[in-house]
Amino acid sequence: MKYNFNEIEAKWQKYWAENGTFHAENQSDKPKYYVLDMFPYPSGAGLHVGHPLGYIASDIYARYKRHKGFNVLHPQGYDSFGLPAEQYAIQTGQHPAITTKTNIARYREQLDKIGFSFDWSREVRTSDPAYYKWTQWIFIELFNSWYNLETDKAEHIDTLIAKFAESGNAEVKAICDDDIAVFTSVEWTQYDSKTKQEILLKYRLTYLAETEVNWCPALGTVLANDEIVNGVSERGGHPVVRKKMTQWSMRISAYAQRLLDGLNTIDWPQPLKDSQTNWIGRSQGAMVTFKVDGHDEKIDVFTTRPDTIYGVSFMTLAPEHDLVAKITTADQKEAVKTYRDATSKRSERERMADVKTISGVFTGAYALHPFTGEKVQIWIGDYVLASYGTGAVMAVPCGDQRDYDFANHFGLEIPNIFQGVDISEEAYSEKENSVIANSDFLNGLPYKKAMKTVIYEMEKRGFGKGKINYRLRDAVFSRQRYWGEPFPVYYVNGMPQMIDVKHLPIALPEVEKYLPTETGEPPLGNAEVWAWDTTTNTVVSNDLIDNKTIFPLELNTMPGWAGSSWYFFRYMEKALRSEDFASSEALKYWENVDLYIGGSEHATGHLLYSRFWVKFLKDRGFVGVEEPFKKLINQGMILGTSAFVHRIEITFFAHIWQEETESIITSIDSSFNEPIYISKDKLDNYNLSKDKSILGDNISAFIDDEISKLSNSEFVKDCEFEVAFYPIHADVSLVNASDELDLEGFKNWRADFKDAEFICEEDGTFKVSREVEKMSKSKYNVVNPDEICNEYGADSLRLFEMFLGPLEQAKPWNTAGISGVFGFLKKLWKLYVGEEGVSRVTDAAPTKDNLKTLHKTIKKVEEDIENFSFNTSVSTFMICVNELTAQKCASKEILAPLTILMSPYAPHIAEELWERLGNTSSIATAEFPLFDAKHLVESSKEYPVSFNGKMRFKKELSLDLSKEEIEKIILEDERTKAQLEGRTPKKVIVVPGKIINIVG
RNA sequence: GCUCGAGUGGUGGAAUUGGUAGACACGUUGGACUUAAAAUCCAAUGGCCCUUGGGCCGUGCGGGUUCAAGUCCCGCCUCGAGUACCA
Repeated sequence: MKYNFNEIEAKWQKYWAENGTFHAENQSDKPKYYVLDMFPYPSGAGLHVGHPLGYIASDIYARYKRHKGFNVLHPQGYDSFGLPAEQYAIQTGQHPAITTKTNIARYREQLDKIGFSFDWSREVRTSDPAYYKWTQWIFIELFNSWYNLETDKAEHIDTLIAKFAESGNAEVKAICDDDIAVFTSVEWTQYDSKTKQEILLKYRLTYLAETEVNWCPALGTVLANDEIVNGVSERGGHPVVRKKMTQWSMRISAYAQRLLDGLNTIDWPQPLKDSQTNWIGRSQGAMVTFKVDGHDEKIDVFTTRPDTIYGVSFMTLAPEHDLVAKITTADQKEAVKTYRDATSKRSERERMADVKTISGVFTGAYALHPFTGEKVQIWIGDYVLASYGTGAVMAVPCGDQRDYDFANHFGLEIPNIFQGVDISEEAYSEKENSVIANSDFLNGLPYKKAMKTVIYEMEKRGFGKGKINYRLRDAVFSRQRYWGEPFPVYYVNGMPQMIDVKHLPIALPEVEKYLPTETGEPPLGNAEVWAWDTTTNTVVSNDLIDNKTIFPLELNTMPGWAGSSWYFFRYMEKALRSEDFASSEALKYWENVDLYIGGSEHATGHLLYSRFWVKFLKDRGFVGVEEPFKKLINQGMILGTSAFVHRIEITFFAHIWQEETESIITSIDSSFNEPIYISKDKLDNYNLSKDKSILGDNISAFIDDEISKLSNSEFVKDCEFEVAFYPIHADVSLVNASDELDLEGFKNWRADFKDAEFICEEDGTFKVSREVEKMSKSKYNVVNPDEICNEYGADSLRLFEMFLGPLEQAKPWNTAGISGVFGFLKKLWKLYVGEEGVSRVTDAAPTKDNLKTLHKTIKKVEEDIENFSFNTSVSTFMICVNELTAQKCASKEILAPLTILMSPYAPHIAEELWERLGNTSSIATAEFPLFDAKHLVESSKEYPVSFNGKMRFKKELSLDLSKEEIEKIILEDERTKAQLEGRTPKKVIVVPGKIINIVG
């Protein structure tokens, strides 16, 4: 009987769904294990073969853990708010909720076909109001929290208010805005409500502030730093400019140190930890205050090298720095204004692209050196970033290359404060080996001592102190989009008010258009029913706004990372979801994710924000864990193999007689009446020989024709042509395994190919060239898993994706090898089921060889799964089945455990064979076979015998022999004598059980 | 520029603490079965030399340590990923 995968797979998928085989229980005697995939955004393109790679790996692990006696939670859901659905809505008017629902249905269908052991009863969708109710709730809790540095955690805002009422804010140690005036308890109680709210906003963990944001005009929204790649938007590649807007921000900077420290407690790939470390960017140094000569103003600078303070010869402010306008002298005003205007027009991208050009302007003002009292010039320059530190630097040209270049460019002084170092060519930025000179009390001190001394001295004299600075900025949390979580916020007198938790969720309103309003408000500005009635606690029509009891609601929505920062907790609860984001019992039982699998592209986005929110939730007592994901694995990207057709363009050049002897060359575009495409091998041939006859009769006749037409002119001396080739993406579904293009399909694909001229190979085929690229709709190289499932089955797909190579490695998709794993499954089937469909399996006692093969396999597969080396266990299975087939094994004692071993990888066939072995319940929780080393014990070993390290022959010897006995036997062997050709060996190395090496 | 990671047959990739390089597949070639195809099965398959036997070379390059190096050390080259005026 044939291995009928279609029937088997449908049967077991139905069985699992009907029996709830993979539903996890929140109470169990078994130990818990939580396996999670990064949930997908349900895009319109459907699932491609890259998605399942990680899902298959985590599914294998989840199934394995069930066999090992764990209570496994393995859920799945959708990150269903996002830009593409909204862009589609803008183009078509289709409500994003509808698009999203359709896409999710398609994803689900595709996922079900692959046979994942997901517990779908716990599914989440971030765009579901029942879900985002709790996202809104977390937002409110963040608003109601501040970060207390004394307890080093977030606390309810009430504890802060109590402190204010008792003793004002002078003694409060908090992470907050840095422009807060000191007030007493008496002043606090006398403030009006609005002032109090304004002050509290500066302490809240989410706050409204005027911030300079990354505005993307093309997308009509603000982007977070991690959503910008090389100065353009990650999605769509649109330019990004800086703009001041009032935005919600998240005070993630409060957690910078804990986010850094936590990295030591989790098992994540080093590169991922490194990029978070980098992103947080901790640097230790000092904050130093410089007075401005003739002003009351002061300039604060952050420096990592306070020890070089005597090397300061000027200061540089960012062009945007607030002080610039105040301190610029009259005669420099014009120059400064011009420079500031010019920089503000330059986009961030331009400023980044052009790091070589040194530019800046003197403000005319001077700062006073805090130690020497000397006057130093204050400059502005765009190498100083407004967004880092204080937006100002003390320039030490001898110790910093940028300051050095700047000083050189503008002819500023470069005093040397390093002992025995030549700075005539470049700055000396080495820290560890530096010794300070020309620096008064710091003279002769090495780096570390100088640092300590100078900070001590600054603190004593009151113009500086030791400080740790982080690159990590507070995260902008507002988006000017429709398709995201609405904020549970309304405005009274311009001050934000939280809607009471019991009225959540605040559902997204309906809008006519998904674009910003004519007045530039976000899309929610189009909503007609979007006001909050504080008497009925409902959303009501905007017409009713009276700012007495009915107020306007917030128009921004939350960013994509809001919903994904806590979803892993939501899966823990399925019964009591409406009452809590997850019950405390569920949270206590499941704790956090034991194994998380997903792409490394989320390193500084999702994976950082999730850690932030979890720490916050822990501080406030809502969850019990400090980190969301204990172990994390990045699966490598599956790349697409794009196909290219090459379009030809022919250009003619005429050498023209001009003024008797002089000739110039003019190019003349002359195009063939239809576009021309050339097959790949033809193109290669042409590039080699430059022979136009390769282009075919039509084209070469056209070229000859054109040349003769041009040459007929009396001005033309002679004529040449040049052929250029432009690659164009062709849909990979139109190309077969031999790189041949389906010409008819291609012509019908797009109108401009319809009547094109195609230069084919001699055999009439048209070949494309191939290149490995990221899999993307726009590159027409997306491959869906459905086709493979239909043709070979889900088990083959699962095995094949694992067989491609190590999980973490990026690899191009190439189906060439799929017949190998398919053949293997057929062979496995044949081991159990005979021609007529009758079981081959018997109760015969297994042979020694049978047992050896089985236990070797158990050992290897178990090790492989524990090491996430899934590709090697597929090979192990192949070897096992090859051996058992050769041994003609039919023993149930061997074949039953083998189905369990196979079950994590190829669950459908395993279930089917398991049933055929007479079992009546699912294989899912069958106990994993126990490895017994006794079956692998050998009495002899085929020793490789090497001469000077080169293996020459093998000899079977008993393992009981001693080193000396082995040496004796081997030296007497005929082949040894032949190798030695009469020489006496200098040395004989015998490693029992391993190798014999003869030197000489 | 800096920080990681990786270079092994025609291809994807194996190789435990240094111990038989190329497992397992794909592809290719030859053969069996078949009217034929598919499916299946068998054999060969790193390169070069050679009559069998066998010999020489071989894990990006150049050195080194060792009885023995894909694996360890030093110096390069190439590719990939991340990051970048961070004071």
